[in-house]
Amino acid sequence: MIALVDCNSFYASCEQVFRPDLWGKPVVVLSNNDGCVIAANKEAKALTQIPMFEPVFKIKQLLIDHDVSFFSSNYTLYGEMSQRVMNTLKQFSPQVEIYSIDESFIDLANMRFVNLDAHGHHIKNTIFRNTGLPVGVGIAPTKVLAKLANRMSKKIAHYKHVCVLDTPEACKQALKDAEIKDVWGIGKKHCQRLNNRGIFTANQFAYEVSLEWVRKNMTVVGERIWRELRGEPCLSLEMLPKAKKAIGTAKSFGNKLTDLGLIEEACAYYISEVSEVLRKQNSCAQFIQVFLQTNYHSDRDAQYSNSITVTLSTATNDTFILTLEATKALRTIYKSGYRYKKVGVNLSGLIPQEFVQMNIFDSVNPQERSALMQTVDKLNQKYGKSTVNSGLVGNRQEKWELIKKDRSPRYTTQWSELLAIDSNWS
DNA sequence: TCTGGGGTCCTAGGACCC
DNA sequence: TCTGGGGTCCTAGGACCC
Repeated sequence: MIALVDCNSFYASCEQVFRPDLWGKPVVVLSNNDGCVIAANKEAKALTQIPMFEPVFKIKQLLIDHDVSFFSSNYTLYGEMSQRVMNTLKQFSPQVEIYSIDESFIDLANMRFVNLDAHGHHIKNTIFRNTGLPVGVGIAPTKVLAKLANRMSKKIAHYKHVCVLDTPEACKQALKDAEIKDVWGIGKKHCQRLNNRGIFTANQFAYEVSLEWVRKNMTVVGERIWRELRGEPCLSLEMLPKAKKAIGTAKSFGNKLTDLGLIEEACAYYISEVSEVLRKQNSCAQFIQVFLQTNYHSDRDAQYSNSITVTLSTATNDTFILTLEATKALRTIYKSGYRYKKVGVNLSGLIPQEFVQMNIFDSVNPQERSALMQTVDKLNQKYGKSTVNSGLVGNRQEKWELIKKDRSPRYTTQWSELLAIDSNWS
């Protein structure tokens, strides 16, 4: 059996943990740039029927009318809270797959004589005691069924956030009750295609659609879902996080930009961020992609977007080399006269640092540069992000940085911020 | 005026090799 | 007139996830 443990409205719950005054009240968390709603707790969902990903400007009044508290996203806080949850989970099984920031699969094999329902409640209660975060637990023979069980644990009140599907009958009933769109791995497109064929429930999908059709129309990915719904495990637990194959970042500017200089500074900053991640996994990148775009939602602005990929003569994770290359690339695609909304960088062709093929024409000493980067990383870790950075990043961040007007303090990592808000602690 | 960001996996088709 | 067979690698595009 496999358990899926998933935090309820994770980002909103993280905000509430440190704000007892908001317990039981509606809370939503906004995306980067405060653009749209990305998390809402159950009180907020119930009160306002806020659809997720709704642009904030469309529902601002609704939020105010219902006295909904809203927060800019605070990923430093959510990342730290996530670690606390995952550490607690590791007490329950050595086999934990951290699937995302707020959910994990855990292996419950060899627990034949344990009451799984009681065990699920024990997990749920321990996490709440240790972190203050509410979770749902779904237990079933396959990952796809565990996902379904988890969903039911939250939706159907009498489960009290723990749902176990441990008999063929229980699985069958769950499939009959589940809409096809609620199955993990079935997105909008496949859902529409299945609906068109008269398939509306998970049970119909698993028992009325032929494997041939699934294979032909939904590839092997669909086949795995189909089999897993029938109780045949196809997806194993991935305990070791895989090295990333690409690392990128792209964020909207706080305000639209026309000036190449400012865009270059934002681009240089993003490069410093992604190359730090690259060094953390001891990889080097062979390719850099840079892209630039205007606001495609606007029908007033002239539209332009472009991207370019450059191949490096030697794979590297050196911030300074990557920044120079990215800047050069950016200059080739930039065209004046447009109001740009976003610049992005993507490092790919990632290879382990020790496999890098040196280039006979390279002028930098790789050992010296690697030592330099290690020092930069250490300084930034000790004294805060971007304490030391390339001069190309400049010092005009407020001109392009994204907007996070309503970010909560970094309660768990920044003591100074915590002290500053002691008024919340009555 | 204001609309997120970071990923993965799979397939088909083209280019190329011997 | 008749024009093979077995591969690999790369890319773009589609679909999905949180």
